[in-house]
Amino acid sequence: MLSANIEIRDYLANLIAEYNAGNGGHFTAGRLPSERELVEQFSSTRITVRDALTKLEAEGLIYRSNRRGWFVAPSRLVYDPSSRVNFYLLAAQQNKTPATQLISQRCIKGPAETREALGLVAKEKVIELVRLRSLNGRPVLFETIYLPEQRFPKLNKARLEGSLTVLMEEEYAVQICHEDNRIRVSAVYDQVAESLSLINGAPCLEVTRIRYEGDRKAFEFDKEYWVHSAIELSIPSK
Amino acid sequence: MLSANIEIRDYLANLIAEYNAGNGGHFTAGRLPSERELVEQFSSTRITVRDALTKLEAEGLIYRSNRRGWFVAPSRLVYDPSSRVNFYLLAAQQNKTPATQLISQRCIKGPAETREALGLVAKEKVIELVRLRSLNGRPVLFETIYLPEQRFPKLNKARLEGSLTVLMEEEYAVQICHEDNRIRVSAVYDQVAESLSLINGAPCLEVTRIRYEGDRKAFEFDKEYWVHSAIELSIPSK
DNA sequence: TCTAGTAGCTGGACTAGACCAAAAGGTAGA
DNA sequence: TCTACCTTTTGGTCTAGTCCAGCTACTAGA
Repeated sequence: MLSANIEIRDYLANLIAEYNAGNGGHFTAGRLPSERELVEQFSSTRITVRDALTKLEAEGLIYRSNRRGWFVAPSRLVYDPSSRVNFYLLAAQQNKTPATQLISQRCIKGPAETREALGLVAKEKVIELVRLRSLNGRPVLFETIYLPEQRFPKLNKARLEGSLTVLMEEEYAVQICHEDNRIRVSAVYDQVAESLSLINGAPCLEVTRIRYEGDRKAFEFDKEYWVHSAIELSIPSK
Repeated sequence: MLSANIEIRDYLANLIAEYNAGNGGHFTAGRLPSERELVEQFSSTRITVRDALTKLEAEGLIYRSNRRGWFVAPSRLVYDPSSRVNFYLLAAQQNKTPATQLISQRCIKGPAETREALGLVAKEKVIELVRLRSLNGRPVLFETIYLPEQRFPKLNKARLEGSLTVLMEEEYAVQICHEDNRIRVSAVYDQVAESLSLINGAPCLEVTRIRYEGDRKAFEFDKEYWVHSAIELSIPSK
């Protein structure tokens, strides 16, 4: 005996599989029926329908766009954190159209975790860049980048929506010697959730990165929050 | 104006932070108050209380044990997939007590994805091993391992609950030459969910691995489902 | 033709309950 | 002391609604 929410999930999962395989245009522009339509169709309640949708979201089969509806998730971006390919190139290689929006830029003291990672002392400040990155118009990554102000004076504002790696190489002669990535499942809230069109407390993939140059001097600290259905990590050995 | 579920989340998150810091024994044996107690305390409803708990679960601050209650999550196991440290050694290094339980063992044709990854043809079969791994008595990993039968005849049943890497080295002279890991957020269902004491559709970290030996011959295909709050991946560059 | 205002639709959050199955704990009998 | 049974508690699932805020599409006026 299947529970009602699983029955609805299975029904939708089937439609989605057919839709993705090109068999059957069950959805217009990838949009699922509204929650209330599904309630009617299955003689159920919104709680149960939303249970089913939340499960499909957790699986990465669908995603939500705030108060606009639920949509079939496109194929994932495959990303190897240990490679140094930048976002634009990566997206282009996988036939996706990338975009970056600079949300804010400040020069602050910065949180303790950041200061420690960057080895800052006394009154040294950090530049905080907050950016939102999209694939085919869908926001998928909310990132906060911290850079020691001393190492990157007079940052070129015109280039903050492009590849920072390239900027740092060209204008500051940065040579990465090492990089440490930490990856965990976490949840998004407030500005992050809103920017990614997710609800408060929705699961996400959180990447924390520290980059080192020269003789192991940290020059960059990043926090990335990925819409989990948008990404798959590829990690080869060695 | 905070919504009710966020208020409850914040309250519990504070208690958990203090508990983890050793300040205040708010919980006995790490167990949170029951949902109905929280309903009473906040003059709310179970739906709202469960919203708050589900958010904390998504963040990895708490975990559930089927119909027994909600518990404060212990520190995560830090795991580098590109290193070849086995589960027992890894756990021991981080002061955790590992355990492995063999759930089932079969010789089957195997699913298409598996056969393709292992490059099987015609009637070649695979050995399927299903195991549940725990840390300090808490199940954290459900794994299914597929091995080509031809490459591993007469598997030593006595050793299937230990490190397979070691077994394969010692008894079959396996020399890993390459390994490919794919990591995504996904959801667990049925046997996987039950074994990990999660509910159907709960988010998890899914790792798909292919191991190669000699001249790029695949000899192992794994599917791992991790309780997400139990793990953090560490991925160094190069 | 363009634009500003609006009505309707969508998902987000919540109330106030109900019933069930599994787990835990207590109790009586062997 | 041990075991089998039973009661209580727990989370899991669901009903049948309500109210709200943001988005969309339509419409009336400039």
